[in-house]
Parts: sequence; C-alpha cells; structure tokens
Amino acid sequence: MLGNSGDMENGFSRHLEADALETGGLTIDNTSNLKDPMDLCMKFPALINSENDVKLPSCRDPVPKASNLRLMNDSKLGIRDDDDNFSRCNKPGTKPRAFRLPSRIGDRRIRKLLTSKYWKVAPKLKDCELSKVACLDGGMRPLYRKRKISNGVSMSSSIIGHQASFHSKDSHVKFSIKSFRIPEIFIEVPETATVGSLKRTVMEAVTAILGGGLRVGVLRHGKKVRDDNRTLLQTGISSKENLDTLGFTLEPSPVQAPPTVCTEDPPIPLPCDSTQLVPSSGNNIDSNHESGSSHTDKLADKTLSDSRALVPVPPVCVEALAVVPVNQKARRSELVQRRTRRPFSVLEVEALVQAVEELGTGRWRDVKLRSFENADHRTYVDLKDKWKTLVHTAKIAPQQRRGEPVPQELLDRVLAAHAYWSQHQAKQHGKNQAAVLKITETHGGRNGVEGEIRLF
DNA sequence: CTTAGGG
DNA sequence: CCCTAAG
Repeated sequence: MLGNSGDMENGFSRHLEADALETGGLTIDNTSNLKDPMDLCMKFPALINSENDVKLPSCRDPVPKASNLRLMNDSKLGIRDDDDNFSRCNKPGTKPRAFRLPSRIGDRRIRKLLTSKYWKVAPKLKDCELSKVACLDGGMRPLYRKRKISNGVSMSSSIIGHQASFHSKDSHVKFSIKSFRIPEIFIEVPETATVGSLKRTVMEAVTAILGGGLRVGVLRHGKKVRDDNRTLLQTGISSKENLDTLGFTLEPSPVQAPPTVCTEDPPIPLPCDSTQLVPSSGNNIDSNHESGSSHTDKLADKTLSDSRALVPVPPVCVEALAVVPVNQKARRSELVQRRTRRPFSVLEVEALVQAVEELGTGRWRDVKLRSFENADHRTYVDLKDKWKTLVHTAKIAPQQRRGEPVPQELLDRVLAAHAYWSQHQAKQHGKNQAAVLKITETHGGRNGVEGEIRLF
C-alpha cells in the first residue's frame, strides 16, 4: 500500500460519497470501497508529499480471471435481434408464464441502456457479480471489483478522477492528473470468449466512453464546484493547503452510450447530471445546462495543458481524451445497431388487422399478446407502428406502395377499423370486451367506409 | 411499462 | 425502426 494510503483513502472516500450524493443520491458501498482494488488505482500521492515515489499501485488483477466473468450461454452482448433471435435469455418455450413482458421487451430494455442517456446502470448482482473497471493509469488495466449492491446503486454516473497537485509559483496552480477512472462498466462474455475478444470488448467499452463526450467536473472537498466562472483563487483551489482537497471527475455526456453493458435490472434512471436530489448550495443548475460544453471544453483543455506542463507525470488519460474523436453517432451505431428490418408478412398484417378490429387502436400491448405473443421480434410498439403505416398505405395509391403488396381486402379492413376506432375512442373501451367484435365493411358510408360491429 | 407521436 | 414525453 502507499504510505499515505490512509489519507488518500479517506480523502477519496469522501470524494466518492460526495460524488454519489451529487449524482443523485446514489450510494456506494463503503465496505467494498475499502477493499476495492480500484482505490489503489486511484490513489496516489500528491506531488507535494515528500515520500511519494509511489508507483501507481496497479490494479490487482491486470488480467481478468475467467472465473470472474459471469458466463452466459447467451451473450448479453449480442444486442441484436436479427437472426431469428432465439438466443434470448427468456426465450419462448421457457415461457410458461402468461405473464407479460415479452422477451423482446427485455432486450429492448438492454438496448435502451446502451443508448440511453442515463448512464447509471445499477444492476443487482444477479448476473453481474463482478464488474470490470478499467483503470487508466497509463496502461489501462482492467480489474474486477466486487460489489454488494443490494438495491440498486451505485456507480455514480461519473468517473472519479484523481489528481495530485501542488503549488509552484505564486500565481499558477499546477495539476497532475494521475489517472481517471472510467465509469463502472459491466461486461459479460461467454466462457468461450477468447482473451483477445475480451480485450477488444474492454477496449471498445473504454473507447466508447472516452470518445462519447465527457464533461469534466471539479470537486473541492468532495463537492462539485459548479460555478465555472469563479477563479481558482476565488474557489480556494490556489493555495497549497487546499490542493489536496481538489478532485476531478469525468462525467459521461448525456448523449453518451455505454458500451457493453450486461445489466439485468432496470437501471435507476439517473440523469448523468442528476443533481436534483441534492439541492446543494447555490446554483444547482448543472454545468450541463449552464453553457455546458464550452465551459467543459475549456476546463478540459486547461487541465490538459496544465498537466502537460508537469513533466513528472504525463497524464495518459488526458491525452487519450484529447485524441479520441468524439464520434458518438458512429460509435453508437457500432455498439447498438438497429434491429434488422423485418417486413411484415401478409399473414402478420392479417393477424394485426384482425386484432385491431377487435381491440381497437389503443391497446397495443393487448394486440401483441393476442396475436403476436410468440413473435419475439414484434413489440407492441412495432405493431403500433405497423398499423400506422398500414393506414397510410391504405390511403395512398397502389402504385406508391412498396414491398410485398398487401391484399386490398386487408387494406380496406384497415381503413374500416381505423375509421371505426377513430370515432369510438378505442382507448376507452373497457378492457373486458367479453364479446368479440368484428367490423365489417359496408357500403354507403360517407367516406366510403363505415364500420359495423357484429357480435360473434 | 404503455401509449402516442414525431423522427 | 428508433426515441421519448407522458401517463
């Protein structure tokens, strides 16, 4: 351990707590923190300290232990639905429950996590007992960190940064950011995955994070310093005595998308900049909102330049940040590809029309359950969308339609049903329509179509 | 999670 | 199809 580990440890803990607090009340298990190898990575002597020849205590396990990885027969990483699916955890067949939540929904949730602007992913350890955290102390060494999160938790949405600092001249404050810790990432790979693929996975994850746009936060005594306009002097970050209380954080930008996440439980929607829960003093307007980017950039640049000025410890991480292009769009598409297109077959359209005729247009989940229960790739949203396009299709000239032609008969029913349910507030039709209704087209209607309900 | 709509 | 605000 480091000679000054005690101090750093405590100091760091405070930072964590504060951060957790600031990020929306997330709590971080203190117990685990103490032994968290991460701490080692994070702590390092302030340059001020005399006996600081501290080599960054590398993370304990430079190499992930296969046993530490949660094995999944079906990689959660495969967030794709193309290939006739059937690789989902809760695949049909094993779906004895007349319960809702089509498996697809589960997938979508995960997808959602990948794209969501909400970074916080607080899974229960059910499937991810260990989380891998990369420590960018020059050599990015992944490590595993055991957590005992019970109800959600943790992982603040920010990257805890570290910094050693010292006072040099009278008017300059120099910082040395030893390393930044990237946000916690959960990664699951099949037992059969190769070490190489694992490395790539981790790399992708890290790269995605670094390249996804980050905001730098400044912590003073563990509390975020939000006023970007104050000077260091005003903030009290200039005097030597206070430098130890300074900290930096990297926070994912809202649009960011964490890479491979293997979370099982719904994340606690936590806005990256969730500070709402902490009506901390003064301006609680997150830096995000307040002319965000520009300030952030400035800060980042400053940090960078200052760091470079220090010969002692070239902050690799910062350089990385400067190099990684911020190409969120591209990156995201790589990680979270769109589901492959799956044109509805006439059969499906038939089923959809049938269901809508009976249930109306405001109960897509019911439609899903009723006619597409086993079509994992059709979510109720998909059905709703399809109906939308069907209505449109029915209205346009046949020449303008594309794809497998839908029998005019069906299109007619679409219009009929659409017309009917439009004026019958489908949504209000009690959930218990015991009787099965059927709308049949009739002639003479004002608009050509008129619905007639018939009990069967 | 569902709906309802815009993208 | 995706994304999201609402409920």
